[in-house]
Amino acid sequence: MAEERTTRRPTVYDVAQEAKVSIASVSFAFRRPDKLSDATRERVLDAARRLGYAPSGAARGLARGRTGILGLHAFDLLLERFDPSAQPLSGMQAAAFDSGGVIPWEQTYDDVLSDPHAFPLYVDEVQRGFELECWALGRPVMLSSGSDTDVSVADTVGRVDGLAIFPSPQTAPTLARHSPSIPIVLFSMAPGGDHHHRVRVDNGHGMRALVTHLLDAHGATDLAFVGRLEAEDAVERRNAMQEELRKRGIRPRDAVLDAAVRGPDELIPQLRALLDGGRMPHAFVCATDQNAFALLDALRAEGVRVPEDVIVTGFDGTLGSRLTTPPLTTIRQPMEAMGRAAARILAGSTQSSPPSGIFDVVFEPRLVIRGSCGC
Amino acid sequence: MAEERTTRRPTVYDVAQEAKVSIASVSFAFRRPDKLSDATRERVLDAARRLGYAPSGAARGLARGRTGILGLHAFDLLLERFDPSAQPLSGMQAAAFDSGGVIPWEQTYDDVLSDPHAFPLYVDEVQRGFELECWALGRPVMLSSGSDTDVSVADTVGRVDGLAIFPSPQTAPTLARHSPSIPIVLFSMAPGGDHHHRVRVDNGHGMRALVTHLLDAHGATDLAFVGRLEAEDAVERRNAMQEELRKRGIRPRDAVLDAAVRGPDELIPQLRALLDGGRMPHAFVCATDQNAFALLDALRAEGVRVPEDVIVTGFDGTLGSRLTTPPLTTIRQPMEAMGRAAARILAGSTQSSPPSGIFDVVFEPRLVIRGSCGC
DNA sequence: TTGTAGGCGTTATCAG
DNA sequence: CTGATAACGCCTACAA
Repeated sequence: MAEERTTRRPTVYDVAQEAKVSIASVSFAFRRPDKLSDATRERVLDAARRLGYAPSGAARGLARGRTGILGLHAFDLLLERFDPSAQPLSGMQAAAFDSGGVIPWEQTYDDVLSDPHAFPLYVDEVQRGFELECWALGRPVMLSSGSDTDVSVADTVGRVDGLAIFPSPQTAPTLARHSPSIPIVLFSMAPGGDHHHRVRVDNGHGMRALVTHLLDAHGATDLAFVGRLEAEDAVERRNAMQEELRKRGIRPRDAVLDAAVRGPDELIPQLRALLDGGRMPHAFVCATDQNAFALLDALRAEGVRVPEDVIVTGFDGTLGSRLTTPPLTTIRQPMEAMGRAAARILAGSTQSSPPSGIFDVVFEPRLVIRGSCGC
Repeated sequence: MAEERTTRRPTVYDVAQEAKVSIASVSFAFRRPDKLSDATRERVLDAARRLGYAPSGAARGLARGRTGILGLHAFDLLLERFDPSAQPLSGMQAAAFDSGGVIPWEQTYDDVLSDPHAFPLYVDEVQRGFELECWALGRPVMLSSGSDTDVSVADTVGRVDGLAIFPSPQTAPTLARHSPSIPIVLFSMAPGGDHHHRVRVDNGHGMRALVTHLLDAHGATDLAFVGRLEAEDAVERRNAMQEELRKRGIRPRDAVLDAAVRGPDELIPQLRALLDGGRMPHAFVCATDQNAFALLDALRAEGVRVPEDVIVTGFDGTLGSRLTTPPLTTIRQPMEAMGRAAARILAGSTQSSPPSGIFDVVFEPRLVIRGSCGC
């Protein structure tokens, strides 16, 4: 075993010594190849290869004043969609993990976790767009998560040249402090008084198209909104729905079915109340596809048929919305394009940073008609 | 407009001045809260908040000797699955991107890009497991990509404490140089003479289960393998297939249908040759789900019915394999668990770094029987 | 409990 | 074209 776990990484000094040049030449060999004679450059690169030298990103970042990395931050909030009890590896590590044996299928909990209604979701598709664009731009991406406390956010801010965020409602003020030092993009936030960039969809546009379809094609006038009105998006969508109904001379319901993202449990009692009171609407208009998934489960549990007894619609157009029975009529956001747009904005404002104003990129969503509305 | 794009980020010095303490106290306020009086700590934290201070990850990384980040690297190879001509934003930026208008749906090319056969793929599900585990561990993730040239890899190595990789065949030697300085995990690579960690599945196990099913339940003895034998995985799977057939006294075909990941085009001529020669097998056993997707398309184009005329099977068990018509009989890898395992290994070897030997974690895959085999 | 000073590995600015 | 040398921002003994 000629192995020696050096642990210590080789540095420019090691390479310089090995190649018998100064450390400046080593640096040049990588960053300014043209400012070096072919001979020395080759000698340096060769020495570097021999030693397994990898330039320290930290040191470079320090010296240059920027890391070159673009960040995407998700708040714990968004992670709640995962069942915390499903920790596939917590029990596993004790087992064959160390011993070199084969880990049996049962210990992977794979059956439990593979669920198209849990992945890929809205955020996943946006994230993918962000990654693809960063790859195209040749920039590494840093994914981080944490609470929206100052320290957690600051920690992320300190590592990247620009940051895209799925914001929680309380987030904006915390972020505002960092806005002068690095560019920040907020996904799906209505315009505000801050100086952040924004990438979002025209919720009103999408909702109007949906309501119009429900009214004109299905004669559905009594629409019930399903969602949690904490998120700005949900509020915008609901308001647009009400507004369009009023414009058609219809007085909208005030009540909203409150639904978090977790499952059908919280919806069932609310559903029963409607059923018992003979107050079932013509259609349930959900704030998100996930809300619709939960609602479909709840309706099935209560023996209500979709779309025969009631219409259900979603919002987002995630992959999962194609896989429900019946497939979901929904409003699709161009998620990948949104992620790409965010990456573009950040990469642009960072490069030589022409402040060039604040971006507010608004995409047009699209009504996708499937079976759940009766079409 | 009281705005001032300082551009310069506040540092410990700024905070120290603002709070009227030394820079050490500022550092302590964040890293060693206990070594400071409550009063000063509050004062410092307050000043930091006021200034929008974010500790520089680069500086900290330099001082500490490690960045705290775990990396996941994908080679360009893997990106080829995306159609390079589909650059949704390349044309878009000129348009409403800057002007503040709404970007029309057509310009997002969303219809073209939303394809469950392109996302999420095998790598995407593994990546997700990696991310989830890193989040659970409170560690940021760095995603990078690039060719397998020394410089590209070194660049990534220099930014992380540990690196997980989907390796291309030529990769191992390049990586070997860095193995002494940081822990490296290879996905889906057969054991080799290097010192990398490995996370993989038991390909033989899976393939034996599949061949057994095809023989016993469907009497299919003439199996044709479909895939590209460049990837180690594909070779292992094919060998296992041949071996199992021989064990049953059946002489396997030598010929392999060569298939890259792109589409049905390259398969159609090979298919025609079989059809014309009357050499159609009982079943096509594909090296990956993606190969199977392409093959299904090719068969459809040629008017061959599945499973009536011929059986088709996949390997991986991606989400897309549920969505084909007919749904694909395939062998599922516990992808999320594999990603999590890699993260665990890296986080573990980095912390206080007990070298503790090299991990070779092997998962058991599972035969998933669906319609494409005639069941 | 708080302040001082040296070092982490690069980059960049100068001389030579 | 090459070689010293001073930042870069933070961490951490060590001193006060």
